[in-house]
Amino acid sequence: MIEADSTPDAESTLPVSTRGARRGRPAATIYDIAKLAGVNPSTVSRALSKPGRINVKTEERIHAAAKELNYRLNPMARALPTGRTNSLGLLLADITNPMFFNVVRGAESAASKRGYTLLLAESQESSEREAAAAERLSPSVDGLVLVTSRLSDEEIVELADQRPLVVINRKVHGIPGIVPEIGPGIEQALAHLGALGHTAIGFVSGPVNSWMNRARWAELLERAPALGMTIVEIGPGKPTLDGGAATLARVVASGVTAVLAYNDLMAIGLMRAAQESGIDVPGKLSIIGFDDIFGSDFTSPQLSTVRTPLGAIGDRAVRLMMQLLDEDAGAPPHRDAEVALVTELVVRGSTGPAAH
Amino acid sequence: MIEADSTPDAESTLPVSTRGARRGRPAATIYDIAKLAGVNPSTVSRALSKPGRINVKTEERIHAAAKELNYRLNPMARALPTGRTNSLGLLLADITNPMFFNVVRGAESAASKRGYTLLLAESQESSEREAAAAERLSPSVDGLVLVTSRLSDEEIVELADQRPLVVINRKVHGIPGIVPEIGPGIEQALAHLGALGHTAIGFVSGPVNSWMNRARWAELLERAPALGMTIVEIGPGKPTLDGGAATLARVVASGVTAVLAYNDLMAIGLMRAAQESGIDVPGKLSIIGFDDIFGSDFTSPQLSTVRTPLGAIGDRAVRLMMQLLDEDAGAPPHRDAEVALVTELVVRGSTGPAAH
DNA sequence: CCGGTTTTGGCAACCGGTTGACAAAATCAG
DNA sequence: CTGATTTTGTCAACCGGTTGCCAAAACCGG
Repeated sequence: MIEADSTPDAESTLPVSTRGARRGRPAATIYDIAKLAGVNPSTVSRALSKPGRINVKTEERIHAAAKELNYRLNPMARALPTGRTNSLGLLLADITNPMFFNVVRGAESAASKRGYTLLLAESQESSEREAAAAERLSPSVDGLVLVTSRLSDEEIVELADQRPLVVINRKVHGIPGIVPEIGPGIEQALAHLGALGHTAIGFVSGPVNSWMNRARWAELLERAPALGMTIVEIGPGKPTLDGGAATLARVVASGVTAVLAYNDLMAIGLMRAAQESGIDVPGKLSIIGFDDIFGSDFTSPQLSTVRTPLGAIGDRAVRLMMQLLDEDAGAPPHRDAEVALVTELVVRGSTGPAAH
Repeated sequence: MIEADSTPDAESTLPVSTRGARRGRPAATIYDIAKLAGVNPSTVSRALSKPGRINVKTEERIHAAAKELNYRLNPMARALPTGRTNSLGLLLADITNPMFFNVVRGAESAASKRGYTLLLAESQESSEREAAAAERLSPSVDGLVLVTSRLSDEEIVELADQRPLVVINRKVHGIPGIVPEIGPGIEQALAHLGALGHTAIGFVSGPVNSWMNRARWAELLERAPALGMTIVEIGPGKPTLDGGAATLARVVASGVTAVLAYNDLMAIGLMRAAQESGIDVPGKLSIIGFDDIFGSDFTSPQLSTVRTPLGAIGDRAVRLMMQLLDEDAGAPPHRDAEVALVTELVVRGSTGPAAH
C-alpha cells in the first residue's frame, strides 16, 4: 500500500505560500501565457477580456496558449485594480427557515448564469449578527442582497452607502427592493374565510422588526373591516414552529374562529399545538399561513396558505442588482418592467366553515 | 479645434472605478493610516496583522488612526500576495433539499466563528454543473467542501489537487471526509422492523452516483440476512418526493411489508403515493426514511427515520478544513479525536406491526 | 509612392496589501 | 563608556491582473 502523503521537503524552497495550487503546478498567469505566445502580458490581458481589441491571429495564438497552460484568471488579482469581484453577498435571517431555500436557489441560479458567485451569511434573526455579517461580507462583494433583514432602516441606508444594495421583503426609502404584491393573496384569503362564514379573525404576528410582518398586518387591518370582519393581532412572536405554538392560549382566548399567521412555520406550529390540545383544525379553528414553504402540504390537514413566489423573488433581486451594477459601470438605466410578483391563496385543508 | 478628449465631467479625473465605496469616502487604506499616524505603510500592516511585532506605543497610535478612518482591510489586496482568501466554498447537490439546510447552518456558523466566509454553489444534482461550479469557486477560496458530491472519485481527486478539499457523506481514497456512522442507525432500524415482525424488506434506492446511497444499501445488505430478513433493492430513483412516489408500483409488486428509503424525501413521497392508492401506512406498509429532515414530523403518520446529525457534520467539515489549512501553513497536525457522528433511529408513526 | 488614418501591441503605473532584508535606534553586558 | 545584541521601523519588491498613453505597423485614398 502506498502512502498518499509524501515528504513535504520539496515544498520548502517555494515562496511564502504554495499559492494557487497545492501540489500541482503553481497555476499559470498571464505572464506565462505571454511568454509562450511571444507577446506582452498586457496584450494577453486584452485578448482575454476585451474581445476584438486585438488582432484575430494574435488573439487565437493567445487563447491556444492559455488553453495549453490550463489558465484560469485569478479573481483577486482582477478585483484589485477594477474593484469588481463578480460576487454578491446574500444575507439571510435564518438559514433553517425553509422560506429561504427557494430565494437562495433563485438567486444562486440567476447569479451563476451571469458568472457571479454568491457569498452567504446568516444572522440568526439577530440584528447585531446581521450587521456584523454585512460588515464582513461587504468588502468582498460587488453588492449585497438582504433577505428579510432585521436591521433598522438607518442601518440599511448606511450599508447602502458603501455598496449597491437590494432588499427583499422590505421597503426602505431610497433603497431598491423586491417585494411581492401581498394584496391579491390577502384579499383572496379574506374572501375565502368570509365565504366560509368567519367573522372574527386573528393575525398571529411575527417579529416586530420584520417589515413584512407589519405589511401583512397593515393590509389585513385595512381590508378586514370592509368585509364585515373583526380582526385582532396576537403576538408578536418568534417566526418559528415554537413561536406559533406559543400563541395557542391567546388564540383560543381571543374567541376568533380563524387566524392568519405571519408565516407557515408559525401556522404549522399553532396547528399542531391546537391539535394536541384537542382543538380540531379546521373544525374549531381555521388556519392560514404565508409563503407556502416546503412541507406545508405534509401536514394533516394540509395547510392553506398565501403563496409567495420565493424563487422568482430571489431571481429578480439578483437581476435588479445586476442592473444597478451595470448602471454604476455606465450602462443605460434599462430598468425593464417585469411580470408582477403576485401572491395567491392556496386552499388546502386547514380552512373550513366557521363553527358557531 | 476641440480637444479629442473633451472632459465629460469631473469624474473623468477619478481612477478606473469608484472603488470600495459608492458614495461615501473612497475607503481608507493602510497608506491613509500611515500618513495619519506618521509611520510607514508596512509598519501599519504589521501593527494590524502581527500583534507584538511593533512597539506598543506605535501600535496604539496606529490602531487609533485606523479606527478614526474607519479602516477595513481589503480582502482582495491581502489575498493577492498571501494566497489566502479566508473563505470556503460549499458545493451542494440540491439547495432545495432540506437535508442541506442544517449542513449549511453548521458550516456557516463554524466558518464565521473563525472569520471565514462561505461561498455557495449548487449543482442541481448534475455532475457537469457541479464540476463547473467547483471550477468557478476554486480560485476564490482557500478550500472546498463538497456535500453529497455527484462527481466521480477521479474528478474529486483532481479537484483536491488544486485546493484543500473535504467531502461530506462520501469516502474517497486519500481525501479527507466527514461521514456519519450509519451502522448504529441501520442496526436499530432493522431491529425495530424485526421486532414488529417484518421479514421481507425493501430498500428504495436513490441516485446511483451517490456514495451514501451505496453505503446505506451495502450496510443493509450485510445486516439484514443475519437477522433472518430478506431484502431487495428497488430503484434507483431521483432523491426527491416524486422519485419516491414513482417507486410505489415496484414496492407493492415486490411484496415487502416494510421499506427503508434512501432519504426522507423519497420516503415521504412514497408514503403519500401509497396513501393516495389506499394503502395504509403503517398498516399495510411500514416506511423508514433517512436523515430526519425538516418536515418529516409534519406528515401523518409522522415519519420514522434514521436521524443524521447534519448540523454537526457541517460544523465538523469546516473545522477539519481549518486544520488542513493550518497544517498547510505549517502548524502541527493537531487532528483531535472528536465525538463520533452517530446516527440513530427515531421511531414515529410510519412503522407498525407487519401485516401477514 | 505619399501623407493621413486606423489597428495593433508594448510600456509602465497602479490597485492595497505583505514580507524579507536591512539600517537606525534602543537596550544590555562588561 | 564601548561594543554587542536586540528591537523597531523603513525600503522595495512582489502578488496578478488592468488600462491610459504612445509609437510602430498596417492600411487607405489619391
